[in-house]
Amino acid sequence: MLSICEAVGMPPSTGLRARMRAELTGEIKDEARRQLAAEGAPGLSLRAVTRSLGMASSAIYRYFPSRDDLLTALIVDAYDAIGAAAEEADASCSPGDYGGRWRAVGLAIRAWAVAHPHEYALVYGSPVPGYRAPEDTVGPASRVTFVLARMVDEASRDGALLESAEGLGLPALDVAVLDESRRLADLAFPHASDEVVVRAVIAWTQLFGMISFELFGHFHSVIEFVEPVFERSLLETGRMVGFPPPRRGPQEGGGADGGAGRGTGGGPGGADGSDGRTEADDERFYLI
Amino acid sequence: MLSICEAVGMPPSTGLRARMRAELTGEIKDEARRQLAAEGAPGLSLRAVTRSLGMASSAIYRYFPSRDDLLTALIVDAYDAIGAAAEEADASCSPGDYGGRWRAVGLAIRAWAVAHPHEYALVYGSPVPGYRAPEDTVGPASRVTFVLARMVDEASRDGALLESAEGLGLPALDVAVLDESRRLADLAFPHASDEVVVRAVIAWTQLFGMISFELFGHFHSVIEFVEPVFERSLLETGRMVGFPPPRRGPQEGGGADGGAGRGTGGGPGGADGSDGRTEADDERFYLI
DNA sequence: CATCAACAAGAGCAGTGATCACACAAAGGA
DNA sequence: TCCTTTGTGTGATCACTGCTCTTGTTGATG
Repeated sequence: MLSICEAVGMPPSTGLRARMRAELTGEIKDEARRQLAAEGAPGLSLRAVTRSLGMASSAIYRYFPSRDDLLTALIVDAYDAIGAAAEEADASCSPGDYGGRWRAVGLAIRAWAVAHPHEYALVYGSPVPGYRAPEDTVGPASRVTFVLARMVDEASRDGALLESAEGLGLPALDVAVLDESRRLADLAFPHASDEVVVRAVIAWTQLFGMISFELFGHFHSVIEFVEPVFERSLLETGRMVGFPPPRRGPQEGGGADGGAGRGTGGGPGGADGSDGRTEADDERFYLI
Repeated sequence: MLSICEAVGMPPSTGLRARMRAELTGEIKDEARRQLAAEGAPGLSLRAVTRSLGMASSAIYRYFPSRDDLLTALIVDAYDAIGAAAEEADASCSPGDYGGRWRAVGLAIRAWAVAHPHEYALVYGSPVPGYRAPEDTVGPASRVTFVLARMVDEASRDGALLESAEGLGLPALDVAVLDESRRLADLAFPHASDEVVVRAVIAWTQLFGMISFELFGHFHSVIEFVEPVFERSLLETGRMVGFPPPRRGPQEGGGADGGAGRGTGGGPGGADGSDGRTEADDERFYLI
């Protein structure tokens, strides 16, 4: 019964038919992404997508067996885009400038999130119940994480981390925490100490926690212009991890949008330092 | 046309009819909460709720004008429950033990979130597009936030904050950051310094960022037992804010579930220190 | 008692995800 | 070249959703 190119395994890829298929698949994803940006994930309708593409409603199931599969594809793309933005920002820095790299990558991730709020929400917001994340997502998902982890590990390896606050009144790590940090060290931090691994996790969760709070509206009537506060928090968490402060240089924005595929989200208010979000964005993707 | 008790303003409240109304409203919310816990927010169906309650599908609109209104009610309840859990945990501590209070409140918030993952996601996950948060939510929403802010401010007022890491290589606050921290200080931190306000925001976002990462599956294959790491992060962020370390005492759990209404989410694995989440929970509310 | 508002019920509308049988065209071996 | 296989587009159809409208009933209040 099921075949569809050996169950979505794609045929030899060459051939007129395969080209059409790849193209249409891309068009479907593009249109879906457009609707995602306009209405959010719950408002993404397969029928609306096919309607926009001028095809029968049942035709889309030849390309995506279910709505969840379409969402999965969008999730994978979003993860990849965030990862690419982070990697590009990291690469644009002097490798030894760990503080600058942390700052640049953090700013790039936030810039991408602000430019693509619904895709960010799709990935870092509440998971869709009943939808079990397939293995396809874990690879792209770890891309950003790995950029951050590598940064910490390289700094550890080079002895560039300031062991500033260590032993400043805090007790030694609990044995249960040690278990986790050891396992994590084997996974991505071969050179970092246990304390540094734990602090990296803290900085990591703070980074995304702050972005989520901003995009999900929890700063409503708390913080008006998030960017400067966000940048300050990068400084503070960077120091907590032990990074030396960013070197002064021609940074300013640290890779900005990252340029991962789609643009910065529209001209108005783009890089004037205000916030990146337009009024219209606020109108639709708002605050809880 | 529209009346429904002066547009859901409720009548004199007494009277047999009003009692029935209040009771049915509660039953609807309970059943909705049950479905929310089982299927998540997108799976919450008004028709299914009425079906479970043995009433006509159209009857529910007498109580909640739309699906969004039902969700709003659940959101308000969730905010209140989190706020109550945090307040209770805070109250159970010695007022001068700021480190202990920070720890207890953080643990209580996480315990509530782990026990009610879907309600947490409803409130701290991606907002529902097209749904504009009504003013009803901002009051309950600020309840938890205020518990945390008050803690920081009282510690500042009492001079209990260790100015440990201040000036440790970080430049002075940017003027844009100062604007925000000043506005925030007027709002909730009358006694705290600008640096402390900013660090409180960082600790706040880290707290919820870590909980969200845990519940939304971003620790999958990264951290197995989150609780000890979470507790360590409370220690670390507490020190960043300047809290003195928690006093040793009969704490252990720091208010635990908070007891805000519904129970801890089921017996198995409740308080054995493992994690609080059952296998069944993981099966349905999972990882992205 | 009479009146009016709140209520419950059912039919119905437009929309959704998903499945099916059917017709057609490309691909590839005989 | 024919002919089979396979992927593709179509329309009908199902079960379901949120929501509205109309109809009839019942409680509260003058």
